[in-house]
Amino acid sequence: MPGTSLDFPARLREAGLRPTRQRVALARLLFEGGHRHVTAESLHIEVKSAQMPVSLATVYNALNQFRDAGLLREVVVAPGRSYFDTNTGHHHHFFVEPDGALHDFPSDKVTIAGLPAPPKGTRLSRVDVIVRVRR
Amino acid sequence: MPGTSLDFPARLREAGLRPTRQRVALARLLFEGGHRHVTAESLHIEVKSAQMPVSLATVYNALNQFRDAGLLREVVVAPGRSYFDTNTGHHHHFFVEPDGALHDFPSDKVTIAGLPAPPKGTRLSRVDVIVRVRR
DNA sequence: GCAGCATCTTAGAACAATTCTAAACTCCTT
DNA sequence: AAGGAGTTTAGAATTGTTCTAAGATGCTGC
Ligand SMILES: [Mn+2]
Ligand SMILES: [Mn+2]
Ligand SMILES: [Zn+2]
Ligand SMILES: [Zn+2]
Repeated sequence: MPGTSLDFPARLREAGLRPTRQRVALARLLFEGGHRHVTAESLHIEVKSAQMPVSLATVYNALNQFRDAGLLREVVVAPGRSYFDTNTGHHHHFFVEPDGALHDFPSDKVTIAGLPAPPKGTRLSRVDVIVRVRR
Repeated sequence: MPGTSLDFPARLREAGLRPTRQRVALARLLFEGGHRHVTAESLHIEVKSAQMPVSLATVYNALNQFRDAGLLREVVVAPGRSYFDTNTGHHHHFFVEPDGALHDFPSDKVTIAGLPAPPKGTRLSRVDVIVRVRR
């Protein structure tokens, strides 16, 4: 299982990022449990309430760098709020409208047939399915 | 064809909105041609360069009211930017990544099979499919 | 081990998108 | 026409995010 080790300094180095104290702390919070969906704000609160305080700017920097390195993926579901997803595999999302909660579901049971060809001069990059639900 | 009349004051009244000069001007720009995807900013520029200047706050108010009244739908594709869509029927979107262009495609040829049941205590609200493409 | 240097973190300012405030105005009813 | 609720507006405020530039820190080569 590549990319699943708990040696966070090593994983960061492999991603081309220096394993600083702050990045290691954030990586631990993000990757040592199951998959998660976080916002910069929620992760900042979380890391503050742990031993290691990290500035909000660093949380934003790290999330953007982790995403650029392929360790995270960004999910856009609501205006004015970015979610970062530790599950980088193929999957889709339930979005619970009032509270803003995101739930994964695997894409391998979902069949999307009949998609039209991409517009002239463009290549397919990703298909996002967001199932919006309400209470 | 209901909702397709060019009598904008009447359509606004039917939606429970007073047909003010500003709202009528915006409705004209939005609904008298084919379907459109606008941002508040783009619509504001457009209405300014026409005869009738409308403040940006009013553009935001009108877009939100039109959406709440079901005349528009809001599409979230990119962080920090809301698109408003005059096509309120069932359809999905191509999103061209670098330039931010949105293209409709009808949902009636697309089959989505195998969607899991909504999480406990929630009802399905809408399924959004965003096909991200790049040049 | 330590110097040297690039990289990184940080507080705070800046920015971009959107909403709020409250005073002036306008549509509608009478 | 007058009255009043609803609307518009400029500008301030708020929110989410990025930038700046000064100090701190991790790495490499000695
Ligand atoms: Mn970003
Ligand atoms: Mn809104
Ligand atoms: Zn996910
Ligand atoms: Zn559309």
